[in-house]
Amino acid sequence: MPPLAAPRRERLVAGYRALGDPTRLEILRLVAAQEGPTCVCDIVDHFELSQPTISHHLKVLREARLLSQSRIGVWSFYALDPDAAAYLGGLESLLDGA
Amino acid sequence: MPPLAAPRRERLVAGYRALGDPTRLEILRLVAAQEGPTCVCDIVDHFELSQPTISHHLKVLREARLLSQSRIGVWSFYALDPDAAAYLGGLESLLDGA
DNA sequence: ACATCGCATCGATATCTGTCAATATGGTGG
DNA sequence: CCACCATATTGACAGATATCGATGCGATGT
Repeated sequence: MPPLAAPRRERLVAGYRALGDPTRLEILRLVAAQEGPTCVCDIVDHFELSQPTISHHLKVLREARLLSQSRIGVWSFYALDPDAAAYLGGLESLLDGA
Repeated sequence: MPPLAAPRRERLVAGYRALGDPTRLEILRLVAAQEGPTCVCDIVDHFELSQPTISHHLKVLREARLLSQSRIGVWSFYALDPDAAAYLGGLESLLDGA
């Protein structure tokens, strides 16, 4: 059983680490539940946390490649990265040695 | 879109947080690759880390219910919790609103 | 009984993380 | 241009985490 290659291991660890926070898990569910990209202002409104804190969590999710960002004018929008769920969701196969 | 119920959210967060560490991810893969339960001594041998550090990581994985523990005499064995992979692996359905 | 072995726990420490207030950045409207 | 608005970044700080050495504690062998 060879150890995981470094790039794959790092992406997995970053992804799971990003999911391992209740606020970020809810942000992800909120974004995933929308039809299209979600405005940051709407995300901020859904939590009791300050705007900088939400911005920090969005950065973590972005850098873990769970969310992608786009901008229109002053507004910033986030959407679920389409590969992310499949990449992290395949836990069974990962543990079965792939 | 109602927020996740607290018990489920906490279990998910604990599980993903436990996976979000390179050492623990490799421990999990190592244990999952064995036919039966894995002795702690074998796990310790696979890493450059001290025995207390491995013991700490095993405790985290145990408390996240990713690993289960059993004992035979002096030895302690760990095995993959059968539900764990399915519970955490269903990311797509979680984000699709279940 | 005693020494030893396997593992868990404790105590200490350096680093990381979540949070907020303050500030910066950059687009918009008067 | 200037005030304003939506986000992002910075700085600070309390609390969590990873790590190790030392210690504790059953079980085993002599």
